[in-house]
Amino acid sequence: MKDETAPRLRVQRVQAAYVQIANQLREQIIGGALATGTRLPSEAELCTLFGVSRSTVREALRVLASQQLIDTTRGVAGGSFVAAPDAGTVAENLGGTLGLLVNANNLSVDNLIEARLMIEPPAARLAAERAGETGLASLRRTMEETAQLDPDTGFTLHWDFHTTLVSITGNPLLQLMCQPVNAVLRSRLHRERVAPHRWAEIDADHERIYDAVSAGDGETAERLTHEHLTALRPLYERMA
Amino acid sequence: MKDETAPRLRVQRVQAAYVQIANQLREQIIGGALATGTRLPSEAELCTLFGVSRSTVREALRVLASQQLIDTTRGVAGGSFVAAPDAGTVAENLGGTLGLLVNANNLSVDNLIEARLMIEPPAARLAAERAGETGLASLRRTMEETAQLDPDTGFTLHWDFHTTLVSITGNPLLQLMCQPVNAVLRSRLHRERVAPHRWAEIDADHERIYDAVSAGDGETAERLTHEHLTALRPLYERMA
DNA sequence: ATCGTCGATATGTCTGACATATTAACGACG
DNA sequence: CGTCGTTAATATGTCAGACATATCGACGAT
Repeated sequence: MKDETAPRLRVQRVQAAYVQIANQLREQIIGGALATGTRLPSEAELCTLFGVSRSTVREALRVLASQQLIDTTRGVAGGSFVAAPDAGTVAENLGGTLGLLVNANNLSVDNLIEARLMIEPPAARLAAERAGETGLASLRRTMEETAQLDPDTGFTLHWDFHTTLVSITGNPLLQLMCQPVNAVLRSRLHRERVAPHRWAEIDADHERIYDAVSAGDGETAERLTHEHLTALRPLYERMA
Repeated sequence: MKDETAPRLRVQRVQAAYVQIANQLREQIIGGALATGTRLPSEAELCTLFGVSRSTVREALRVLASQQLIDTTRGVAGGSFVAAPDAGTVAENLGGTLGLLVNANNLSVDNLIEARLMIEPPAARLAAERAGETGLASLRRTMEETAQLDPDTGFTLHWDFHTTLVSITGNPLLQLMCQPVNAVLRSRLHRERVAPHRWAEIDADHERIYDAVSAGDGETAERLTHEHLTALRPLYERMA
């Protein structure tokens, strides 16, 4: 019997006050009206500004804080400050959310792999074209560390190669996209099921990619990365 | 002079109660202990469960709600329900965050354009290979609507073409990546500065891309999309 | 059987108070 | 004169209780 009530028009339902306040403040922040680091008015001031109680203001602030838009500290010099988000924390958050999407079956591991296969190879090409001394050094370091450590500890370090490779592009957005995807995939890979000799192959692949990058050969770096990821694909696919 | 205060050790600072509560509940939700759709205890019950006041519980709930982990409704049948996060809302949030990163100069418009240029063309190829009747229809619709409306209203619709194109790939993750990037770019494009004849060119480009997609010609779709985005590039680059 | 009303229950908001963290200013002491 | 505790001011964090309001099931009148 919702046919009577639901379908007609969308009534202009009044939103909760804290939602409206959060939206207004967010608009100011995102729109650039408030530079990063700027201090918002104190909770008491916001109360009088918006004409609401402190509870309402605080709930609005919690919303913004959990979206990384503000940082709140206590004390006399405290308050809510427009956050200076860095790509790293954003990437972490995004990773958690992606994991949730996968859990809810709104996103499949295949989707992740496909996107990875689409982005990382071109990123490797860019990295090869732009790699400087320091970038190459840190990339080499990830391989050396991986080689030294035992497979168990070195496990998570294998991903550092990919993360570092993408960071060499100098484009934080690419990092922002690759890192969460890799984080989810890493958590979805049961390492016990990976035969030991696989790790040697992976290391060899990394080595060849590194060579291409350090030689500035973008074409080869892209191709090798694509092959590498394709070879890795079967390690994930059996999962739901 | 932070050398004195900062570097020593990370003290085990007691977190605010609402943060702890939010974390515990989040763990339950993400860990799968609470299936999507499940109803959390009422605020009053959570108060007694955690031994805190309602304000504290509510602030924790606001945190979770703004992370799309729960949906809250009023009334006798209301409460907080574990949400089924969808890629769309995640993309919206991400768009806001990206805008902030750009404001903070941790991300440049060039970075956005580069990533877009890297992802959308291959996505167009995928779309061409996978497009079905309904997908093609909705893609055609975005073009028709754009043509009918005056430039002002049609302004935002131009982006719908790209959004729809990516959605045809059937990979929500690609949508999740492209949509926020396009949202930020859209807000950073001053339409007054775009000469009117540009819109005609853009429409023509879209038309050709559509033809390639509907013909299932992924190769051409990818190339045309790349050219299209490259042609668009100058419209953004003059901005800080 | 249908429609309107009422009541139960949940979230939304307000008020006012106290707790606590943080820092700046001050003053005592070496 | 500089250094180190102490204090006071101010901001957020938490609590308690109350009332407002949305929502829906159930009851009752028509």
